[in-house]
Amino acid sequence: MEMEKLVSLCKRRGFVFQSSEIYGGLRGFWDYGPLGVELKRNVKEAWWRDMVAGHDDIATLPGAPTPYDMTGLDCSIIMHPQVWKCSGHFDLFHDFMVDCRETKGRYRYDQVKGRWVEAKGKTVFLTTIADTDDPAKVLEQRALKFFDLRAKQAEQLQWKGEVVALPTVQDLSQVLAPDAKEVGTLTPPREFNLMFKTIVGALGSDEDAAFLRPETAQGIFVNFKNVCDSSRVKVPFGIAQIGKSFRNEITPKQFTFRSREFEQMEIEFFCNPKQSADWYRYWRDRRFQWYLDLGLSRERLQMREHEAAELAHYSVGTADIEYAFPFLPPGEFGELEGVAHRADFDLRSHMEGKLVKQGNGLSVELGPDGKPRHKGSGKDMSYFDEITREKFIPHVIEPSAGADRGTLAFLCEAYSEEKVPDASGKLEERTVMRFHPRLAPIKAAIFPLVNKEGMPEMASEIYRALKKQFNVFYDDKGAVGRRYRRQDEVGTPYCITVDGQSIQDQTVTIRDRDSLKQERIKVADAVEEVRKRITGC
RNA sequence: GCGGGUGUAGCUUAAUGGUAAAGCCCCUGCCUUCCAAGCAGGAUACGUGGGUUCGAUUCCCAUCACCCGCUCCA
Repeated sequence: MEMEKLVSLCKRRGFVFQSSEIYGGLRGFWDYGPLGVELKRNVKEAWWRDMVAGHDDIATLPGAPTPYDMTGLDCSIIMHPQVWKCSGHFDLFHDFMVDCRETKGRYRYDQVKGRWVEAKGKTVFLTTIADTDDPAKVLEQRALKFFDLRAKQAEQLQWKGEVVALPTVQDLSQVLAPDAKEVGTLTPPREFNLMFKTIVGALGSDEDAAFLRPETAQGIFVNFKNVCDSSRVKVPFGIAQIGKSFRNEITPKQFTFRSREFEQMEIEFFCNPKQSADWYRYWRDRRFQWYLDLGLSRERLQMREHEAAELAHYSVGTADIEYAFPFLPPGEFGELEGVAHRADFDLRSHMEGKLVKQGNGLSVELGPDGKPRHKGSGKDMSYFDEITREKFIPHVIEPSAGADRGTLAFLCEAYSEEKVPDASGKLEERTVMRFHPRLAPIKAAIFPLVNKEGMPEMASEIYRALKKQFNVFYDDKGAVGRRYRRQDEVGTPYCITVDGQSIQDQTVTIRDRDSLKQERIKVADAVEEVRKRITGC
């Protein structure tokens, strides 16, 4: 399938538009049109229904160690700035970068180190980003090459001072960039803010800076105690949240896949550390199956366990659920959802302050003054299990899904073109969106076969009856074949047609989008029939 | 951020330094008894901003957006 065709259909039929299109668009931002909003709502509602509202907290679900509770939350997008300092986002999302005009390389400003050296009457600051114990050695090699000296002429190099970080250098014009051949190719350092900065308050200055959240998860962690204290949930339990998040992606691209404003569906699942590995496996498998159940094909979906080296510093295990999007090269997959075992990192961070890895464990990162670099809330986030009489900081399993990415995957999966015979038996091209009935923006369309002899009256009555429960569409324009095709193109799974016989015996035909088969059903059964077909029971 | 490509109607495409064309879609009417039928009529476009020119959709510059590759991606 060519992505272009899907993008075109999305625009033509009102699934996805470019943001601010009349002003030329805005990179990394997208709007959902009349049908897109229904599709995305259905994705989110399916998730909420399956994970939260419809969760059976009495039974032990297949693969789950024990029964568990699920509850929800809806946090503010802007939170206390300290949240992001303790979570680690503040430090990790703020990078000063320098670009090299010669090599087009881009470097973290603070990771470039170097040393002043003079030879042959020239003084330059040689740099490297090599992460070695002996940067002086690496720099000597560069110096010899730069000044065109042999190894035995090394004494001609007059080093000035020790190896220091690039930010100590005021004037970059005498700096030799890490991979460059000539000096002065580095741009001034530029700040890359991966978090969206904003100002709180009408008179706000920089001191009132706050951030649009880069993930919804932190809102759940900081409310952990509130939920425990107010809802009678017992560990193990999960808190779910759906909401917008914002990241200043350096390169937004690939339709809605990499957007700067996007919506997440996240669960933070809190459990006893002794059972966390089992819960991790449970959530990983459960979330994978969810995508399959809603129609993603097994061939295009994969679970990818992260290698130990790839794991974030706090993570004990992470698996990505990935989809083979058609805009990716063959064999490549894009992340739909990450399921991470985060241990007690998040709750501890908000208790004690920003954590860093130390040996095999985590400890509070200290500033130059020996105090915590980012101080935590000091609130006790530990949990007392009244049955086992254990006190512990719960471990967290985090299934974090992208609502827009999921929606995009369902759009890609649904798109298909096929040949079907027309009235005269000739094969005609048909574009059909094969959405799972739960996700289809329109559940059924109702047509009078022709616009007379009581058919429109009867059809509109059926339409009204269905409309009370489902998003349905009435169409009496043009030939019925055209109306069927129009519905195929937006993925409506069922079309109900009132014909001449309907007036005689109070029956209508119901046509299946995928098989094109028609069945005759009683008008009185229409609502129930549609309900059965959509819910599958 | 760099390099290359592309921007004409809702979509797909044409032509042009001097009135911008077509097909599909859409709307109105007629006709229509099951898979994009027909007839008649209608609406809608040169991404944005400068410059050159008597005149620019066309040439030049900038900008924005999209696509491809590189870079980046907690």
